[in-house]
Amino acid sequence: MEDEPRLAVSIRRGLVRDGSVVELAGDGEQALWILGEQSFDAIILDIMLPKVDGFEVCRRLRAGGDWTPILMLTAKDADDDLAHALDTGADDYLTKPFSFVVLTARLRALTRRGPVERPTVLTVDDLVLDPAMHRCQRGSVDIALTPKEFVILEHLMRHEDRIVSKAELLSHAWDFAYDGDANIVEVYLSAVRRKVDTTFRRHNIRTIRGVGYQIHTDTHLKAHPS
Amino acid sequence: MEDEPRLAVSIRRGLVRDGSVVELAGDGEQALWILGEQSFDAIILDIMLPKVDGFEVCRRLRAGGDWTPILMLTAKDADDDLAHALDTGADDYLTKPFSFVVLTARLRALTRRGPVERPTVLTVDDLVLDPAMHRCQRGSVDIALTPKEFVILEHLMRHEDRIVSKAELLSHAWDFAYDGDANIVEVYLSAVRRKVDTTFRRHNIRTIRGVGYQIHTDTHLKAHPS
DNA sequence: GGCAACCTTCAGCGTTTCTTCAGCTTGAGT
DNA sequence: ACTCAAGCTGAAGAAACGCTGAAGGTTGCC
Repeated sequence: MEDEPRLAVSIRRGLVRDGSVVELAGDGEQALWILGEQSFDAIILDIMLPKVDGFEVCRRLRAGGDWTPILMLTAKDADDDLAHALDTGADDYLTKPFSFVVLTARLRALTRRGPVERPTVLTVDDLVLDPAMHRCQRGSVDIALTPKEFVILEHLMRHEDRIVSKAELLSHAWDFAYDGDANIVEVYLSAVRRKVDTTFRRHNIRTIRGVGYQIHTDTHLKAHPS
Repeated sequence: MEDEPRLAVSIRRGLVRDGSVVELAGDGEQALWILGEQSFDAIILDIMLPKVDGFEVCRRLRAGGDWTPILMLTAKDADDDLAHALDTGADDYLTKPFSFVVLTARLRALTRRGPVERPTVLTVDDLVLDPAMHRCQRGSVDIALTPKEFVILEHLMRHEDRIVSKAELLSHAWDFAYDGDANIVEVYLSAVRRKVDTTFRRHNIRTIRGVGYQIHTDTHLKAHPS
């Protein structure tokens, strides 16, 4: 998917020769349409596309839940573009001019780690938290969390089984040098716990007195399967 | 930890998307402060930081005994910087502009060899104490310990076979210049002993009259296998 | 401006943990 | 075997800790 026909065609020729199947799109709209129809192992996306630019294509794909690895191409050599590319959800970035070998190497790297690492969905028992989608579920039941609650639960779940101190939660979810009481952490934890545990008669969040909190698989489940 | 906010924020976003937890520091001072508060799997450090530059941050961390893997970033492409970075204790070095894939690859490499002493699980016979999880077990039976009890048992187990005096336990588990009676150590030791030994008819904790306490493998087991 | 959602503070409560104390047991030395 | 210091332990009051409902404040949206 490439704005300069000549370059695009060469890339396709090279990839096909290496054994890949390649679809070409002439502009952003066409790209989105094709991507909506089929799925690919990877996407090569030029920033400067007619109609809908590369950033936008990338953004929309990610918003739509498509996590196919994306390699961005640009003519400019600016950190800004790199930043913007990563912001919108690209996985890698290549500055023109580049050698074909580098292109294929990067592609291999992208497809190797593949969409396997993609689903950044945190799971503890049947409790699921998807930071990208800002979504939380217990089983198939949606749980509404406020931003602060979300941050706290996310931090706990990213460190499953580890004990997280109130101070750590405080500095992570609040401004540096927040001078308030640590009680606010308790207040939020209470709310989170009520929403994800108490309501469901579960016990994934544990309090270790004088130490902190810990989220873990509910051992209680086996003992007293209520 | 990065001098250019945009790039830093993007890197964070990318890493978070891949499932990492990231803390950002705006300058060297802030970086050192955060690093003093929490521990991380790896540190990404830009050389050109406000207030305290990357080299200095690196040097101070190492001087302070923090051996977290450090990946240095620089805009310049000078061998001098590389040399300097490695001198001050960095583990790897990346020149801007770099691809995100390379960044994550290097990070993975760094964290894989991770010099962090992870498995700190203390064991004496079938008595297991995991400070990280704040967990204590005899065989497969969980033992609930209060914070003070935990500290005391941990100290004993970290010094298996050594004799630990009451004074040592007192100064280790209590405030400096605690003016109370040493009897309090006896009280706690009694509790610990009851929970980990007496309940299980075992004798790992020994009292050496007039000297202190010692935790060791239960020789009693072979003598009188009750 | 008014409303709703969210954030933050506060105070009261129940529970756990800490500390003290007193009486009892143990063991070394004579 | 006796003595006495050292150590053990149950009980109980005090202190610390964490939980939670309520109230006031802030922010952003209609």
